[in-house]
Amino acid sequence: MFRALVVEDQTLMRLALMNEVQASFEKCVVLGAETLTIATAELQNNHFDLVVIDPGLPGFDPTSQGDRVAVVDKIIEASPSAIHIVVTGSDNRCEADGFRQIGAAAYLGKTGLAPGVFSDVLDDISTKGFALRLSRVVMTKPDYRFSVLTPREQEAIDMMAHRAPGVKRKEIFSLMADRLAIDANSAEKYYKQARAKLMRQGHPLPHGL
Amino acid sequence: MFRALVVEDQTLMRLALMNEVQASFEKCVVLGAETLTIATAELQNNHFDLVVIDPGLPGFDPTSQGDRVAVVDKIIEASPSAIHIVVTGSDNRCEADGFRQIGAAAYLGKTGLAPGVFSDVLDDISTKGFALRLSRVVMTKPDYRFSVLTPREQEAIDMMAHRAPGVKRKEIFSLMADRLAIDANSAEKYYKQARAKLMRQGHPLPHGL
DNA sequence: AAAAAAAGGGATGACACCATCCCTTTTTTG
DNA sequence: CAAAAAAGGGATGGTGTCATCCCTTTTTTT
Repeated sequence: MFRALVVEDQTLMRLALMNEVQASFEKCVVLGAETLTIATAELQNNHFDLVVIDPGLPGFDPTSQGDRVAVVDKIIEASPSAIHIVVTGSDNRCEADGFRQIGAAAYLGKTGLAPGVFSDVLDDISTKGFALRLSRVVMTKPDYRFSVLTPREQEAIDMMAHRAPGVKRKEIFSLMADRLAIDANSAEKYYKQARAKLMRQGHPLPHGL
Repeated sequence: MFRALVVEDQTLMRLALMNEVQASFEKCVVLGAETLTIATAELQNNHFDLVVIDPGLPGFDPTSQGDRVAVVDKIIEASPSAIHIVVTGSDNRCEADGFRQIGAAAYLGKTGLAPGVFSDVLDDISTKGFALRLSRVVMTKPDYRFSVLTPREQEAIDMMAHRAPGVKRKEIFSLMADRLAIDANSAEKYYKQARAKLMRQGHPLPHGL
């Protein structure tokens, strides 16, 4: 059984990261720790295959480079056989190099760290040995979330709203079909159903229909 | 239709906050903006009932108090009729007072901001006019997440694992029943089913069974 | 010893979502 | 104009979770 540990003080972010880990492994157990104290206690008693670390933990100065390195270093030494991924809001290439030298397998900025990226990072680690994803702004339009839509329908609207100009809807349906491992016709159906729901309720549709 | 906007650059956090907003309102539309540029564009063209803001946005100095206030102030002025909630990782009481003076209805620290807290905050706002939740460490044990469990089963394990010493299981079942608006017998069933699943797969159970 | 709590399971219907295949009409594009 | 794309809908079976009610046996309290 694959075992992972996520060390992050911000609850919503910790849960989101735990979700990402779960989405990347068929069957697994993921533990979440809010503090370094809890994390080290777990690392002493159990084995882990993967540890995700945000160095900005309570009790440490987030602006002190020494504190940040100390946190990561302590965790790496307590779980030498695990893969270690550093996730931070205030990322920079210099710090990435530092963490790489002490044994981290990946360094990720929180901005732009979207659902699904985590799996790609794990692929990069197993092929190239190290993964680097610095924060970068990617959105040009807002994301829409409608409570009346099912996840599939929401996904369909999402992808269509982010369609590049000139791209045909058919192409989006194919892309969606690939990503969700379903038929393109089904993808088209979800989009149409979602659109119909929104129209029926008089919603101002996101630009691009 | 209730309309909300979440302004936060960290994607996973933005999605989590959008989820929280959705969970607090039966039917609603929630928009997510990664940058102040996107946010202001939306605020100009549409009406919003609720705006959630993280002042630490790309293009601004997160350590500069002036920048942080400028971001929030610009958004509040662009949507004077909306409720404004400030969410930040680096929270302190002083900044909370400052944001309150310029019109924010709530100030929340990200640490300790767990699923469900958002609803409580909204209640506080409508009754007391202002809500303050500074970051604080609350966990003493790690959270466990098992991919084999359904959400209900996971919830049951979660609550039972965090049972205070001396508290009877029956009491936890009642509490769970209240929180999920189900029968206590059903809550008990979920727990037993979850426990059985984990045992069957030879999982080391979280302390407290 | 009696009573309560806990452990362990079986069976059930309701319901939402997933995924598919089918159909017609209108609009846009080549 | 002809062909492709898009819009709009109806019907279908499968599946997983939710929520409930029922049962027995073992352990712990009182």
